[in-house]
Amino acid sequence: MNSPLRSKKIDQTGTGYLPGLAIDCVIFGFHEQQLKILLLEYQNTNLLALPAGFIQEEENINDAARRVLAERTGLTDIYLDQFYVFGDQSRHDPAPMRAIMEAKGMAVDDNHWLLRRFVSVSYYALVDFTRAVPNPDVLSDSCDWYDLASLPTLMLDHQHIVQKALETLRTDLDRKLIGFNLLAETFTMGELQRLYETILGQELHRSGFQRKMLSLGILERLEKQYNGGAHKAPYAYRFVSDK
Amino acid sequence: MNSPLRSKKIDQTGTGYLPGLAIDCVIFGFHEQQLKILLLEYQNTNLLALPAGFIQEEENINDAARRVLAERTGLTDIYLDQFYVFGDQSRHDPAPMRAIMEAKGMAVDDNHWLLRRFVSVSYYALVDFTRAVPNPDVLSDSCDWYDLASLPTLMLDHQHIVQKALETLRTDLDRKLIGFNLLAETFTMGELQRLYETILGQELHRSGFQRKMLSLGILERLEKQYNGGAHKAPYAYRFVSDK
DNA sequence: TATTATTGTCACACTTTGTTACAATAATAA
DNA sequence: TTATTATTGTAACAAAGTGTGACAATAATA
Repeated sequence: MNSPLRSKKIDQTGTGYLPGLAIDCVIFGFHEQQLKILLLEYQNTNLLALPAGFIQEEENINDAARRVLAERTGLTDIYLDQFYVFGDQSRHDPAPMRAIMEAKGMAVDDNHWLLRRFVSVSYYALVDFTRAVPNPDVLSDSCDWYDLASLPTLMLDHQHIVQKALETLRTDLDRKLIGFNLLAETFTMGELQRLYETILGQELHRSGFQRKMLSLGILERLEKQYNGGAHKAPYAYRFVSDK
Repeated sequence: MNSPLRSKKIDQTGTGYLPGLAIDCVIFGFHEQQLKILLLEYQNTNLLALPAGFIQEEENINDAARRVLAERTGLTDIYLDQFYVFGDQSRHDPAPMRAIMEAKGMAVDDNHWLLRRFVSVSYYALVDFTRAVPNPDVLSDSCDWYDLASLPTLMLDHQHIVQKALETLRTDLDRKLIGFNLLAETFTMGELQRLYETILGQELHRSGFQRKMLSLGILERLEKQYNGGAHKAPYAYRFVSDK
């Protein structure tokens, strides 16, 4: 693990990382009809934040984002979308990070690199909730899923970042569905519809939804799947692999 | 003018700017049925590049983008869209910038900040060709419009940046048309259609186009406009101001 | 005065979408 | 065993949206 928030020592200079640039990740999961996102909680501070990381001097920024995702969830080969750069100077507030470091027992210099202004390149990912293993970083004592519908207060402008990620997700849903990873390998049309309804926040007509999904040409129908429900067994589907 | 490429002295440290971060602008203009973009040409180097700039320590990055646009075109209040961050480490190649600086007669230190790796936050804008006044920066001796259809070779990965900007423009055209600034204050339906056809690179049916545009509810019909053509005078339109 | 180019609008077919309906079937209840 | 219930696959129809061509109107030019 090479993230500065994961390595044993957090140095005073940020050596080895691009200065002033951070990556924030909005990691969506889907479970029991609810959208979840992954948040870190910092010890003794009541502060919740998005998983974040920095970019190594010889690292591509998209690779850095994948590394952060892998470190927090153990997941690789996940669709990740760079959706916005948050670069207002008003984002800069050293107080929360100072509180986190002090709660961790670190001696904090006013000039510590973690207290300076950062521009955040933000990404969102949609992961299979059942396969992700939340994994806190070295500054936080928990990493867990939170319901998007009842989101607690977040650090800095992270609420705003989540909001923008959700808007992007809704807009891009059709176009990017095939790359997403919110469902298991195979799924039923009903499961797909409930995913859509949850993400879009509205109910959809069953008949029209099925027709639309099939017309996208990205679904492959498999044999029927007996799922123990008191009804006709639905077909199973998976996304077609050949682009 | 506060851009480092505009100020008289270009110091050795980049003091006052966020390190390692640059802004590249793809500025589209529309003229005589062709999409144009604004490029800088550097003295004695044959190098063409997108207008670029850096971010002041106390400046919002979106403001920095607007500043770069204003410095190169004189235009303010223009729609500007942040469309991607180019952050691959492979972008880094100090050779062209070194050639530019040497051609300008500058003594170039291997460690000069302009030769280091930059992450580029890229924006695109669509401006009224007739109102923009191209204005070269201090390192280049010309700033002019080039046909997008026959684009010359550009510096570094700027070709790639232009390509991505164009894709974003085509995808977002309907949703962002009202904010764009490619046409004069008032225009005819035919002018709007030719703009669409040029951007999308395909012909559209006149009747359907008019119906679709009117159904968007963003056009306000004004009195007929005698334009000297050998035909019926078309209505003039403008975009409705009240959102 | 006729011709030409473009415009505004309508008409019609065709496609897509919204909605309802109905038969099929797997578990459960009676 | 049989009825009931929940959900599924699909068909049917209406409503809305699109693609395409036709036609009259009109401003400049021949």
